[in-house]
Amino acid sequence: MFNSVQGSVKFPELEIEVGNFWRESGIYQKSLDARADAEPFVFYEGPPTANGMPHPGHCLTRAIKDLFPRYKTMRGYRCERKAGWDTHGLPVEVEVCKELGIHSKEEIEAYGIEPFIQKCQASVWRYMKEWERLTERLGFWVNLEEAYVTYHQSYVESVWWSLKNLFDRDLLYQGHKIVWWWAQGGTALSAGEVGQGYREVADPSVFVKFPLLDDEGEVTDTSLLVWTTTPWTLPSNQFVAVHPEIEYATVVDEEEGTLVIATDLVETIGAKLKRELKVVSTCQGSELVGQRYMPPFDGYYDRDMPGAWRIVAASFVTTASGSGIVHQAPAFGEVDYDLLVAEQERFPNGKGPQLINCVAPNGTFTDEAPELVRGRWVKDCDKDITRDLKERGLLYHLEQYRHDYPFCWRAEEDPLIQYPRESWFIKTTEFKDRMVANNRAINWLPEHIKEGRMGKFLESNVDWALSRERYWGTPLPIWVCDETGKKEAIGNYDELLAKPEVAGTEVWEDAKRANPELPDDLRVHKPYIDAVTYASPFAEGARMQRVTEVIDCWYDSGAMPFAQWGYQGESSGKVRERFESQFPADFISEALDQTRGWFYSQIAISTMLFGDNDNRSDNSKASDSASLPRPPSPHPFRNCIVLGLMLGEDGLKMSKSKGNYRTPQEIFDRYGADALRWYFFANQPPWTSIRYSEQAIKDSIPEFLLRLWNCYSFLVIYANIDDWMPQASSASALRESPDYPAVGSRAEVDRWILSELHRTVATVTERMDAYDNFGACGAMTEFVDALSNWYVRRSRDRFWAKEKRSTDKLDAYWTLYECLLTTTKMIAPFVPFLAETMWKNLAGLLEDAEESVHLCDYPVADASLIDDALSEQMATVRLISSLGRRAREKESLKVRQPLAKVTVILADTTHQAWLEQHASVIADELNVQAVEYSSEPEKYVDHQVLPNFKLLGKKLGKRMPKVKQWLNEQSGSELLANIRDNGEINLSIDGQEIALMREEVEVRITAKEGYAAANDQGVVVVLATELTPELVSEGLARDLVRAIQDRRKELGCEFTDRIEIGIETSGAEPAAAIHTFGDYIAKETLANSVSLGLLENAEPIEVKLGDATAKLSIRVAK
RNA sequence: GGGCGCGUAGCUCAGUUGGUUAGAGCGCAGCCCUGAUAAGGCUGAGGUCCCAAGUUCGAGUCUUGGCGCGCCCA
Repeated sequence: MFNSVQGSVKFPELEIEVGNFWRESGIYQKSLDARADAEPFVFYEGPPTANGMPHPGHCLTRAIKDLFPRYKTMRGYRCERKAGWDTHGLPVEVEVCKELGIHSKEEIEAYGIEPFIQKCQASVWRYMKEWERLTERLGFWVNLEEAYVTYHQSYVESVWWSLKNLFDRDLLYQGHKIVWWWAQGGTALSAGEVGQGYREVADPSVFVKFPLLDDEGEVTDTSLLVWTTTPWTLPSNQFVAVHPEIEYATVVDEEEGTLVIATDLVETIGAKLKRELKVVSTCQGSELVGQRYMPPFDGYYDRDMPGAWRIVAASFVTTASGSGIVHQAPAFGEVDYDLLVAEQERFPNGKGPQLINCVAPNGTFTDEAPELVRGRWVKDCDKDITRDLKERGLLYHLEQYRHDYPFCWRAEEDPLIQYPRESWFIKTTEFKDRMVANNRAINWLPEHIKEGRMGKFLESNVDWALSRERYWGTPLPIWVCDETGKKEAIGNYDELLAKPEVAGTEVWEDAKRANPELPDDLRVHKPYIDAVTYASPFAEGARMQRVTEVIDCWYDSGAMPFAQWGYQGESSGKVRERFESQFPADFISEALDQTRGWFYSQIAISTMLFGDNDNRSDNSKASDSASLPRPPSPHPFRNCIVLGLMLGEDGLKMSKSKGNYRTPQEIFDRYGADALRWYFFANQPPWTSIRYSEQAIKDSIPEFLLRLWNCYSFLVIYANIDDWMPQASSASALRESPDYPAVGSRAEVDRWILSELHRTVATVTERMDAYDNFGACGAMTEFVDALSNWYVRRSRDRFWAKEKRSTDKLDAYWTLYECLLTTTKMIAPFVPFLAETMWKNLAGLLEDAEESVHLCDYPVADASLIDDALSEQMATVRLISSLGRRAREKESLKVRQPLAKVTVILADTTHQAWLEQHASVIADELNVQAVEYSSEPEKYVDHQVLPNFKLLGKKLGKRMPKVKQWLNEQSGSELLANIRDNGEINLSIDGQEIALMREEVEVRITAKEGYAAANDQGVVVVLATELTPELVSEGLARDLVRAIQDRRKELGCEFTDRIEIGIETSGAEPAAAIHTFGDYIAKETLANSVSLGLLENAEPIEVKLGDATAKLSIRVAK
């Protein structure tokens, strides 16, 4: 016996049971053990950060990450799934700052770096429990016990090793980076923080005259009209920029002299001054490039600075505002700075212009600035600077300009400024071509990521700004000689300890002694690591001291392919084996925002460390590079599903404060994890941005889960009634069992559903191998619909047959059982909980059944059971049935009323002979006594012959419309007759003979007026609508059966209870019906007797029979 | 301002290499069936396929230019 299935199923409850079973029986581990020697399928977990609460968007990521590994495991691969956690970075520091109620770096340092990072370390796990619970409840199988953690010493050291490798290859260098700088707080802000602080302000917009110089360096009487919105940067002027392809005009202003401005702006600027500017001559911007001018302040003018104070070309210059000539102060603008770098590159060995910067990091002018502003906060000096320019006759025009400008989000009154900071960079640009090539080899889903977002991003690659002036992160492992400034990289902690005259390790040891609870991993973090110094190899008596920076935490995550194993370049050994056997990944998946995040950091690091470096001018210090793995492209991952972002119920970004989504836990409790998973997998391709919809999650239950459950429950109910069980030893050996009926000898509907089953298995496998879960789910939905709404419905009588061991009944059981068992395996990766519940019951009574469905092999399609013709034929039967119902609907003839016949007309008669043999199915579905295929279709339908555009397009070209028109004008029936007789249609267009073959035309049919008919897809169904007394009588009998069945249910009869029926009716017709169809009624309702008159001890109810009423009394037979 | 993506029914979304009648689910309205039953089926209403121009015998699909939204970067 199967375990009986509860009436109203509660999926969340079943899922909890299944989860317990998995945990207690170690099923995940067993699924790995079973594949111990199998080919690996490598999955990388992109580490989430556990210091925020998980939301439904995380469920999507984790569901997709679970689906493919489960699938591949069942397909025979060994798929280890090592969890990981991203633990470093600014977000963690911000959380801790909030907790402490502090903001600035000064405050952090005043609080103490040591207690601060200890708090950071603890804070990382704030929501760990929620993440773990979510992971398990969602059914995401991943090894949480052996998760990699980015702050662990082995991880940090692995990162250090990779950085040392880069350093030794001269790929790590120091340079300037223009950052958004909070001068008062002395810190740079991340893009996200800057974005939070924008607000609209009015700033001065000034037009200043820069006199041009002649070849001798003498001032001429022509000036460039230069525009800027930041007057305080003028003392640091270094260039002016023009667009090389814009036209510039030399104009005469009667009051101000001769000026150069963009031609397009002559009128605009004239209008501002309310006077006309006379154009003297014009030239291209490119002709101006290289000319020298006199800067507005002379603080640096006496210095030897080749290349400075010249006109340079820049494509970012526009004529949308200003003058078309833009002031450039490279210290205070990123594009300005790039321009300086480009200028410097024109000079050999650093002989080019040095960066001009007369502003100190605290935002005040230095002594290099003009005297009137020295020592003052720059933003306060705009007025004094413009006044000074005015006094010197250089200010041409001043106006106010409203625009968005960023302020510090922690100190609202402090405007940010762009400011150059020393920073460490990785020379990723040197690997651009190899990264691009590597990227091209990756299978991106959706495909447009490859050449689109990721491709474009790589094309515009700039060197990776690696360092961060922060506290909680992987320390940059570079030590500097305090005398010579020479540097070296350290690969791990032991290497550091082995240095000569190491000092400072006691700082950590003391801390540990004071608090033995401290995790040992902290010793490789600030401030402990900063304290460790050693004797410099570069100068006698000098010490080596670590640089102060930590690194960008994206580098941490991008290093996970090797750092998760703590790999440090070993050429052999266990760690190397672990790493190499799990490199590169076959599959990863994250959301779109990771393009510039984890996807990039992985590609960049992997390309630099493990790419083919033959062509690069490598220096031989790269001692261990030679033995590193050199995997073929792509690496470190081959297939990547880029998920869309999930929006809240209102189409906006999900946010806790808006409350536009439900927490995952609530979703699990209400609908269950499978409902959520199925919603993710089946509702849309994973890369579309999806809008969270509680209703859609809810809907996935009846649409798929419950429909399948009903089929399953049906089997269990009747198999138990009939004591049916498969006599099989195991699920994979059904066909070897002694009572397994040969498929060829089973009913057609059995062969059909098995054919559909195997077709579905084939499609699902093919789709899933292409990482298309959406397509796979579509096929499964269709199959479950076919099983439920055709197979089970059509076969119910067979399961209810009296004879318990009739061949037909056994065939039906076997067929349904096999379909359900295979489906259970097929859906297992998608809805693992439901699959497990079904498996336990369906396979549980087989001797050697796998303990869990997740230990099974994925079903393999048996091509020999796929019968495409049968599929088509059955589809036609279903179409005819549905058309018949449509026709009944139109005529208000309910299905319970039998009709004499239907007539079917097919445009394509390929399957007609087969259909004629299966008339009984249609007769039964439509409740008609006969099904006829008309030999004179003209009587019922009009034929229309259309060109088959797809086939004829090439052949006819421009003649198509005329052929279409010609066909339209002919009689469809005659054209058809032509085809029948000659095999083709002949016509003449513009004097050219054209012959149309049968397949080159499409025949459509429509029912003629005056018939109870419906048509679609080349099929017309015509109803015979006359009702004879016999038909009416039979209809009444059916009504009666229906009423009795209802009553049975009301009375709570068991399925198998026998009853007695008594009916009292005044109508002659109902009485006649009872008389004629008494046996039929008794059989359908399991009645021992059907008599006229009411029964004793049975409460009568009134029922409607046609136009008459009757009283019905029923009691269970003793 | 630049890059990428999206725009199809009231809602959520499909729509294969261009093929002439653009689909599904939900919702709404009406009906049917029903011992799988707190399911199931059928029908109907509902569409300027964002707009415009172009290529083509033929455009939801290709091209160009707009408009709107989102993400990333300035």
